[in-house]
Amino acid sequence: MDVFWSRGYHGTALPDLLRATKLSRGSLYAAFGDKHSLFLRALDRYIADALARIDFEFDPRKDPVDGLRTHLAGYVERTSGANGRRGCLLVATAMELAGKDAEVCRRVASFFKAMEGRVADALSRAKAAGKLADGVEPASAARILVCFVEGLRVTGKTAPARAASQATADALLDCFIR
Amino acid sequence: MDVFWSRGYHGTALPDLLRATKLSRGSLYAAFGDKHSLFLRALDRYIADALARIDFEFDPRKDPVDGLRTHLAGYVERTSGANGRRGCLLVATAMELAGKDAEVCRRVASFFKAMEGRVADALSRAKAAGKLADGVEPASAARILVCFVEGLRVTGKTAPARAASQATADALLDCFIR
DNA sequence: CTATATATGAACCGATCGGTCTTTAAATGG
DNA sequence: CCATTTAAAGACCGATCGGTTCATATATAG
Repeated sequence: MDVFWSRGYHGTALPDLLRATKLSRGSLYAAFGDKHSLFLRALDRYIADALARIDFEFDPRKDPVDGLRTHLAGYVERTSGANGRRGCLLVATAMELAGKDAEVCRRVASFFKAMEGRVADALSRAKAAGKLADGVEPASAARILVCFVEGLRVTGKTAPARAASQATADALLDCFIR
Repeated sequence: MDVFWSRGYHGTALPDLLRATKLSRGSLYAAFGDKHSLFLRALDRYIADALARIDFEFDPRKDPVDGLRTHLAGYVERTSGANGRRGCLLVATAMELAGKDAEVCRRVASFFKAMEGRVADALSRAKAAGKLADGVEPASAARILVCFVEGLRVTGKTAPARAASQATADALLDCFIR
């Protein structure tokens, strides 16, 4: 997964994968089939990890507003400095392959939908607790937040300062939180 | 430019470029040097086009709020349906190369900076005209808007419906406009 | 200890990569 | 009309691509 993460699909050559998996060429093909299948596996794992993290952040037993703050702080951390430069396998894959590869597109779309749903849930709970500003629609705000954090991943490739990104994220959340 | 746009840097092979430029192999190398140089040229043109469009949208003689609406509507148009699936050369390049290629990173970073500056200017003018909601900082809101539209380019790769993206953009702008 | 199944590394495959170079055709100047 | 320059076409280069095959070790079962 790491090697696709840092080099992209086309940018990753078989030798890179052999080095990363410590497998021989034959064994790798026996275990995973071709490069594309292995890539889909890596992408699936990346998505599962991301959703698990989100589920943890938005655990219904915790304060949804705290969850949103943690969620955004995590993205800020991952999109600033050296972490930002490393980028995001999902966003890179979306840009590189989603337009041409149906299998990839399905996964990317379902991830964004799942993520948006979880953020909307958290916002709904915040709204029920009276913590949202007037007139804020959870579904709409969730779409905004998802676009925003994915945009962070893009601008993060230029390794911006953590503090600036954090302030920006705070300012956006302040639009929604009472 | 178009061929890099739709296939990415690694995904574009010399024959693709020859077909697109209607040049022979020799002539292409005589004219542009190597593939990387040609790519930088294409990226520069893409950036120049984007900045020219932004300058037009945010023309100081026009209403800055109208400019912001037009700006966002343009991004909505370019990130929904088939247009969205096509993607954005700049964002794709940022994800594919900005982390490893200093020349590319410079260009990407300076584009984001320039774009953010122009959006901030428009917001400042809107603020001076009393059209911004209370407490909205132009610089901060500009960063939010840039991240948001770049995030639209990412989610746009799954070809979402125009109406949904437009509603989301409207909702975000409503956070800032009085 | 021997026979068999398993897994490994490396040779090998045709195709294609980015890049060069030579040959041929076209255009230009006298 | 010929000579010279310019540019186009494509053969060609070594390297590397993703993928397969095979010969050889290693381990396991009897």
